Amino acid sequence: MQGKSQDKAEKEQGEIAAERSYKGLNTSERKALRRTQLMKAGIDVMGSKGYASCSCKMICNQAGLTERYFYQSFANREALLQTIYQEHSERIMALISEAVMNGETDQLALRVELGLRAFYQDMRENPKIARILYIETSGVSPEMDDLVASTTHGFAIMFIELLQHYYPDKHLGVDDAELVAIGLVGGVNAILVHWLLSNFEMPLESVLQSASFMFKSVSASLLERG
Amino acid sequence: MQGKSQDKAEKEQGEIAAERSYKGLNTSERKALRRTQLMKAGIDVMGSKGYASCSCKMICNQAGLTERYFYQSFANREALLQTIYQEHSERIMALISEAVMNGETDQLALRVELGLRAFYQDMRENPKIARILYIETSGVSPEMDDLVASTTHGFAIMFIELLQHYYPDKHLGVDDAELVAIGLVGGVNAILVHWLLSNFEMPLESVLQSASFMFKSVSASLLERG
DNA sequence: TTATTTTGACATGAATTCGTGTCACTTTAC
DNA sequence: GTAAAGTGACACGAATTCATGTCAAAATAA
Repeated sequence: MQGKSQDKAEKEQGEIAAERSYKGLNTSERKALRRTQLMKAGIDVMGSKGYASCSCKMICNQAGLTERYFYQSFANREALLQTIYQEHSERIMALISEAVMNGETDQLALRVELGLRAFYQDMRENPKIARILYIETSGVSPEMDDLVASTTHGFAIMFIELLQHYYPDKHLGVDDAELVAIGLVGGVNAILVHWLLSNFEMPLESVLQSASFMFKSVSASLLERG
Repeated sequence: MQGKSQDKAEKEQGEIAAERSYKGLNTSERKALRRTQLMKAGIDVMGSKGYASCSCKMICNQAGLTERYFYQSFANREALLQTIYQEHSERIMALISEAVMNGETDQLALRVELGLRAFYQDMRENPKIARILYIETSGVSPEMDDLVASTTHGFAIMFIELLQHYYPDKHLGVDDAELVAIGLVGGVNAILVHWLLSNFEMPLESVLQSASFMFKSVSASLLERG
């Protein structure tokens, strides 16, 4: 009895965790797997029912796990939303970045179009993620609002840097180009939301044409007088 | 006893409502007054705590009324949000429309700027309304999403009609000008949200310059080849 | 096999929200 | 003054959610 509770205490202090495999996976692998399952289930549920009207329980059921494991991986429902938001925002940014970089063209406009195409294509393939990122995330909490704002800002910066990379000598024809870029990113998102809520009724090419049109016009004006 | 319950039954069937004044107001005036108080309180509470984390009770307390009266005027919390959204969207649209109409200039760009100025000024004066319209309303419910989408669409149409009014002969240089306009409106909103979340740190003129820059660039391109 | 860890199903309790209902009090009409 | 209508404070139950806890069964190491 003495020895038993001593063992327990040691384990709780946890210098050396009792790495024991279960169904072929060790502790950290299992934990990571469950986390992945929860993320996937979170996207499924939040992306269809909506964040506001889903509970941890629903997500756990979808994941085939219990609430105990939910709170082992995430502090609460909002933490899961944040994680999903961050992970996929970064993924999308990388996606766009890659598409822009790999474009074999000198024209800025064509590169922008490649980036936008990559974006809209991915969003059509992953409508639940699109909904979470661009509809469900607004008005959740001040922290979430800040995260969304800084992410939007990140995309805006990306565009500005692209401009400056291609036209390093031009100085942009407006006081606050960053604010204009934030507007552009907001415009791209608004078009996406419209497309999404109409169940992707219009062809990708129409959406793409409109969004790149906006970008091209503004870019041209930005560089005009530089 | 018999007579009493018969009277009651008559009143419940309610052919002739017992219009009795109270504190100098008749039934419908009182009801309207309470509705107004609830709207005001709704804007106060939803615009500061946020829609997601406020209850009917909070709104009633703020209004100095009881829940009984809340449900007399609104089916539920969301109905109040919808009413506020609709009323102020219409007010803002009228505001912009008037500013554009009253502009004493031939230049489209200047008229657009007048409209945007009226918009951003009003939003700075009413930050709680701004927050409700452009942050809190997203992801509440499918109905609300549709309302937001159709309102955004309405603003886009307004812009297109303005263009066509000033340049009736030009045909716009893009297949789906409406979609571009939706993007522009989204851009204006995104700039507002950025401004709002930074507590209106930047001067109005900066915000205005960026937003009108976007409009001017795109309008010019739209009309270019027409 | 046996002891222990890990798991899943379920219980729990505090908290909150919704929408309705009760009841004493105030204001009005007569 | 009196009876009726209107009001506000509060209670109420049903429902839900969150986050944690319990416990027997399954899987594993020895």
